[in-house]
Amino acid sequence: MEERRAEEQPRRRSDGERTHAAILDTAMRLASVEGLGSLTIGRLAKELGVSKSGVFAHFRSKERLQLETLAAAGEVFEREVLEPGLKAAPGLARLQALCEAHLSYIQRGVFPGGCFFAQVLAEYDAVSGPIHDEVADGQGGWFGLLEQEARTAQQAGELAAGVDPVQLVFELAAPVELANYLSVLNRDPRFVERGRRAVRERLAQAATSPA
Amino acid sequence: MEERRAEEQPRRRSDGERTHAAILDTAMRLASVEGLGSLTIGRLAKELGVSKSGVFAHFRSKERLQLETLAAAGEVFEREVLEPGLKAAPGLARLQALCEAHLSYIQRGVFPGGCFFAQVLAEYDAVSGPIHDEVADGQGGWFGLLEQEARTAQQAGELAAGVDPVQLVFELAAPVELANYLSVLNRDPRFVERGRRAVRERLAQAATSPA
DNA sequence: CTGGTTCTAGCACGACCGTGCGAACTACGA
DNA sequence: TCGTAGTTCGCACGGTCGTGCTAGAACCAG
Repeated sequence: MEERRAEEQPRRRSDGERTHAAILDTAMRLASVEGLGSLTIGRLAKELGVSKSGVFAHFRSKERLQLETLAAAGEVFEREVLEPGLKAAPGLARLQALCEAHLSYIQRGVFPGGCFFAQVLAEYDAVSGPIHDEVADGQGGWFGLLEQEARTAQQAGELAAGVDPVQLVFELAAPVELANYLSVLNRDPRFVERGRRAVRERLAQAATSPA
Repeated sequence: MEERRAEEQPRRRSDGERTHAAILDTAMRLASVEGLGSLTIGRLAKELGVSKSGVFAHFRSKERLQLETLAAAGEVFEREVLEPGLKAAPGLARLQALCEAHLSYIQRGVFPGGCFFAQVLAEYDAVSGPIHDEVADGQGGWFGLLEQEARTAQQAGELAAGVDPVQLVFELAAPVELANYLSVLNRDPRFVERGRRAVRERLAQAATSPA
């Protein structure tokens, strides 16, 4: 069972690995719309045109399927939000770029049900268990990253000294979150634009030398 | 079957009506935690110590149970948020009071899973059907009310002329929404306080003569 | 006491759930 | 060529789901 592969190269993927990835891909799409709790092995099997056992064998329990789906969505978030956002220079520019990357990822419809984590967060915020904990960790990490950039910006004199970085991040994340929910609910991307405007103005207000 | 009651007075409730209300009460609590889709007739029956048929007979379909639960939660929202908020004078005071009533209702834990509508909104934002439509209506009505107060405030000169009422409401509702999700996720009421602070500062900034 | 309405329980149904097991098929190293 | 490991399938299980039907209990009007 332990990893006995010496070579981590782009190595040819076996059939099993390709199927595994395909299952997770479908699972992410489904869960972003209907929730991680509504994920069903039979449903996934039908969607993929394979047998229920064929799906089940890859995870050996429903909970593992859910956890792996969550992890796979985390990788998408890293690729679609973190990676582009982190290209900006540390400090204010990066803080803004991360918010914009988040908004763009919502607007592009990377997941058909909007931000995967917003969906799962709302679903599991009041339900304790490993999924709740994983989501809380991810959320904490994301906010922590933003806060760190805010502090960097403040130390660089890009943000006014009186600004509380934690509160600022809260106030930046709030319109992004709401933009996600409302744009999906009303199938109207203009809500993303409202979120973008709110972020821009909040940052301008917190910045020194408000242009 | 048609309503043949002449007297709509506080009339003594029959056993059936009391049971009906008790079911909806439990359903609201359950759904605020686990979601409206996870509501289960058998689960409700167990929770209430009655038979499955005893629950089912009151609604005759699961969808009606869900819709009635949603309506019952709407009444709670009216009683716990709208009613106290509307006591304030129209305009800026009422806008602020409505936000504060919303925050207070979250903080008091009126529903064990946080704001019922935040939960159901996230659950059904991407799923079309009558529940989605009902939730979208309710959300639109709530924002509409806030926007109306914002316009009243602006006409009364309480808000700066340059403020866009729709955008302002978006920026007020966002921290409230995020406060709900994060306070439940982290079981930490300090997030409600962050939301309160965000609302207060945003209103102060939009108001004329910023004290 | 009687008869009707209202409410709840019991039971059965088909469907789908998560999970386990063994058989078939595939691919590849010896 | 054979054997072994990896992958998928068919099938079965106990359980819960939503939904009907029927019988009885509780209540109330006459």
